[in-house]
Amino acid sequence: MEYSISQLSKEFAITTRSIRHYEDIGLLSPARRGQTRIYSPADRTRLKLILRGKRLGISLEDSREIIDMYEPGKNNVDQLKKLIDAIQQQRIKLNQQLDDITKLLKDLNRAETDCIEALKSNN
Amino acid sequence: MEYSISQLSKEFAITTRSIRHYEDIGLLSPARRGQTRIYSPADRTRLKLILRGKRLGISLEDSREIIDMYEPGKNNVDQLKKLIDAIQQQRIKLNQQLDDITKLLKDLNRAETDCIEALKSNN
DNA sequence: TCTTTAGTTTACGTTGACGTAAACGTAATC
DNA sequence: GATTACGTTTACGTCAACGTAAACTAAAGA
Repeated sequence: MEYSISQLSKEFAITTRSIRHYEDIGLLSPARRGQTRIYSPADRTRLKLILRGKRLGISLEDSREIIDMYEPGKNNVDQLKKLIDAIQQQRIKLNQQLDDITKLLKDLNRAETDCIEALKSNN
Repeated sequence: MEYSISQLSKEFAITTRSIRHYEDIGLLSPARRGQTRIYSPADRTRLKLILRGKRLGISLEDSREIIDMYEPGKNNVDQLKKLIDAIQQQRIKLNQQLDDITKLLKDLNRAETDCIEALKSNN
């Protein structure tokens, strides 16, 4: 299975410019048929991870780090320890986000019931 | 109770420039004593909400919308209905983020155990 | 053969969210 | 009375993440 750049852009509702940009900064490196980019399922997965990161407000630079975590491959001990540390940092940030989200959801619920109340009294 | 700009900048570990920037774009409007800005507890709360939004990757512009949701005040029916719709949109986005986070946390757990395994076999 | 329809590179432009420097006011402290 | 600490405005600079032409190629269909 392989994908063209426009296929991916449609699937994820982003521009081809964005996809090429991710390649420019080294987040993707698709194969080529002549000049044309050919994306593998692995490339597509990387793109999905990038976009998931974006939804969480993670910068492309940080996304690269995180994605690279998934392929430790042939690292030495120091590298691995740094990785574990980076993972811990991410976990802290994500837990903070979880907390923020639950609070925001509560606020939204309150705001909504307030709205509904206001609507009722307007009738 | 009131706060100076530097007090708030220290409490939230941001620059005074940022706080003034939030004012520039109309997210804050503190009182003044002469030229000097005086922040009320309500102002401080708004700032907290802005920063919470930032941690969730919400733009300052969108934050303004969300924060304004909390003070429906004297809205008419159309406004309220628009508000409820906006709240629903936000809820959808937040639930998406929740999903993203749980997935990312799982990935991180996997990556970490992989690291630990790699460390073990290196001994 | 001519024209769409994707694809490409190069490169300047834009937007959001501040950084940073200059130039200044005011109040306390040494 | 000079320095230090904290505040102010104005304004240009910066960085990430693309947007937006322009100018071109290559394949596919009318």
